Amino acid sequence: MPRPAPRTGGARARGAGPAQPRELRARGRLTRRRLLDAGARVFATKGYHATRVDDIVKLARTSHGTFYLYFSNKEELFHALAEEVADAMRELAESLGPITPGDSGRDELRDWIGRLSELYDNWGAVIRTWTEAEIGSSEFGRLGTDVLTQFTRVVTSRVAEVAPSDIDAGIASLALVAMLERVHYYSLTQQVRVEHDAMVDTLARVTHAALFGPL
Amino acid sequence: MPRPAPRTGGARARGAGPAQPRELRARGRLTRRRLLDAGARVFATKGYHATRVDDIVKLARTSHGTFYLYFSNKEELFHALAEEVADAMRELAESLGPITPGDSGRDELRDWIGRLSELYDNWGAVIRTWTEAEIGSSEFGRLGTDVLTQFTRVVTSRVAEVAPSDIDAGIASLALVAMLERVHYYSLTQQVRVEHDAMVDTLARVTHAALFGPL
Amino acid sequence: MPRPAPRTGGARARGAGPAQPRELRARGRLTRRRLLDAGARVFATKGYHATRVDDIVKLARTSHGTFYLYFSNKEELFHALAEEVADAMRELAESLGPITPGDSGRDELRDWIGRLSELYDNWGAVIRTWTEAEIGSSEFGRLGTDVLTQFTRVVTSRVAEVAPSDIDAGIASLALVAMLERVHYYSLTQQVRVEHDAMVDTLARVTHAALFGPL
Amino acid sequence: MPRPAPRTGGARARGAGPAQPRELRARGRLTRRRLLDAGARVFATKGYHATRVDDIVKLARTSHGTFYLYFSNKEELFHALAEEVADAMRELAESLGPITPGDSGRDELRDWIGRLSELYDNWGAVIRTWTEAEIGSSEFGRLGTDVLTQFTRVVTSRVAEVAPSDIDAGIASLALVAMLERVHYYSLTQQVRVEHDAMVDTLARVTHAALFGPL
DNA sequence: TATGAATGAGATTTCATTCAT
DNA sequence: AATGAATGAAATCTCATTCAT
Repeated sequence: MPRPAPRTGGARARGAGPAQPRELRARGRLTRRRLLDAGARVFATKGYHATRVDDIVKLARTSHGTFYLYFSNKEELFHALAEEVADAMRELAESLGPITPGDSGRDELRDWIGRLSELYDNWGAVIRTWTEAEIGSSEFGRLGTDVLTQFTRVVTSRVAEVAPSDIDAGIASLALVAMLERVHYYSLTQQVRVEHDAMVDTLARVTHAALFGPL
Repeated sequence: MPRPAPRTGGARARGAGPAQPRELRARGRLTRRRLLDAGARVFATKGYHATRVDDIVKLARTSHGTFYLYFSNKEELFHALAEEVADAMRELAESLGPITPGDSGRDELRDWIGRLSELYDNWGAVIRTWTEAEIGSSEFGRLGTDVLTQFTRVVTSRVAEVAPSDIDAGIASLALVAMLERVHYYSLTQQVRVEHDAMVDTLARVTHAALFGPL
Repeated sequence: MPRPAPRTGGARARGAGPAQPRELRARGRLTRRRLLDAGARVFATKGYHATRVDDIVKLARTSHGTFYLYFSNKEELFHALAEEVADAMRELAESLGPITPGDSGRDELRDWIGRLSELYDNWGAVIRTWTEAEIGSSEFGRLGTDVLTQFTRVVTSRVAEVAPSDIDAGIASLALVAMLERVHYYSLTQQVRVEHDAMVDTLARVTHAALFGPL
Repeated sequence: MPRPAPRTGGARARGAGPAQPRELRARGRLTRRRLLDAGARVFATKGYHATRVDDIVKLARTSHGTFYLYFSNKEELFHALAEEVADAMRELAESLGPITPGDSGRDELRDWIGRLSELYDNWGAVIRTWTEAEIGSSEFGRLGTDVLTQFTRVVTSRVAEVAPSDIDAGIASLALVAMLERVHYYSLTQQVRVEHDAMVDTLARVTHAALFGPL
């Protein structure tokens, strides 16, 4: 049956030959894209660890040899996917405006959370894998932490403007971000079944209430 | 001294043999416990996938053969650990009393969150693995979901008693549980560094505020 | 799945400690017998190679330790069973009287083949295993060959008395013995379904006809 | 040069992967053939159970990995060999013409038995293994029984044309086939030493005599 | 005399990665 | 730019046999 076999810390892949960002012609770019998309789908279905390079190349209708022309290993392909998501997340973070009391403030918050939801809808496969992955190189931890930090930093600055003084804005923001992230994750993995709009709405209400009290 | 041993094809059922909860004598129970503890430690250090049965038996100062006398594979050992945690979590969930407004209500909430924190301190290794694991059999998903559901149900009943009527108590409770879980996870994996008491205090304040508004 | 692992010729079991024909008390004899019977049944069911010592001791309701008190390994237990059968076979061989033409001769032949059939009925399990076994030590081959040789020798002497001179009595006898053995084996393993009495009768007729022509 | 490789749990179906009759290029076909031939030789030398995949790949001068590219396990390789033999046997069976009394009939019978002998000479290794094998999946039993049945059916139809009416042609044919098979097996495994031509001749005489009486 | 527990060699199998074409 | 074939390290798991009680 299974037969794990990591590469624990120590001996890392040789960063061997291929996959240096060569200049790609149109055909090459297409193949690379096919591999990325196939990867995303397989990761989503079977999870990172259970995914075999073979699964990816089969879905992408190409060969092992070709895979290693574009990525030096499975981890690198995943990394490429993760970077795409990280960019989208950073962008979303930046788009959070000031949070204000009252209905309109809550509505703006709901909009933002709605956009966060969309992002999960689009990239859920990768996010899920990322969150679960337990991937060898600690670079992933770093990437994840980076995004989390950046995300929290923006939220903190907004929260600090309005939060009651007895609350630690940094921790509180972290808590709110954690909440948003985790609920979406639960929803994504169908560990709970919640109606989408009600979820977004409730998240906005709870978050808003935590800062200004129930309306 | 022991000695190799012939072997002989024949169709054997998979996973046959070990792991049927045989009756164990004192010595056997001890060995089993040693394996469980060793497993918990290795999982915590290297993560589930990177953990080799070899690592576990070495730490438990026993042999491969012995391992398979007690568990039919790594997954089953992990499952045994997870059940122990699940029990502790269910117990904790049940211990949540009514949530009341005002300082005393918030203090009680803080106590409960404090106990949740302790549970994470004690079982963090397993919880972390559990959350990250991406383990084959879907039983894990189910176990996790069960605990989550039970946890949320208790919280929901408490929240429903006091939450403003415009909030969906079920989703809101899920959100709060998600927040508590994830912040502890971040803290556990050191993706963020927060002072422990401040964390518990802030979580209590945010949660309380979400229900009754800032004091 | 399977995981054969012979002990090809070379490294033979150490003929280790136990199993020297110690003097046995009543209780010991009983245990030994239980193991032999259990062995016969398991061999019959799963075949020699697929049989685990564990299967035998479980059926005999005793323990591994006990097994090795009486037999130094699985092969030795089988050998003990095989000897019992070999004795019965030798005895049967001796009981073959002169073969005569005519109805009465054929009837006597049928009686003898009937006794051979009975022997297969009683010991089929062991015989089957023996025939199939492919067991490590060549002693088995020898035992089998011995019995075969002895069997054929008796038959040859009877055949030589009556066979037409243009036939090699030795080979012809071997052929007849082979026929008797193999048909019973097919019947035992249910590779063919034949009515028992018809089988014995036909075998007698064919054998008799081969010597004297059809009546 | 190749290089180890991570591994990663995940629930994989058993026996998945190889052995689906992929389309093979010339090189692949050659390798597969090399494995089959090596298998036949090792089986013949050590017997099925004592044969290690390692023995086969060494003889075929290839690697474990390659083996599993072509066969999902030892049993499947053997099965492929057995099918080849089964085909040859079926063909031989079909080639049996009517059996006639008199010298010429006996000569034709001898020719046919001679061809059977040749078949044993060429495929003895596999046949021997097959007969002895005691292999897990009952498919082998079935394959063996199929061939036996087909073989016997053809012989039966020939025997029925000429056999005395008091003999059950079906059983008699089975007996004759059993005789032919077993004598060759004894000879093959050198449990008896008989001169080849004398053996074929005697078998033809005995068989012919059983039907028409000694000449 | 009996037994539960322990051992560990060694067999099978997987799959990331490389190579020759 | 693409690919089928090959590699082999490393992991899992089995089970005959021994040991301590």
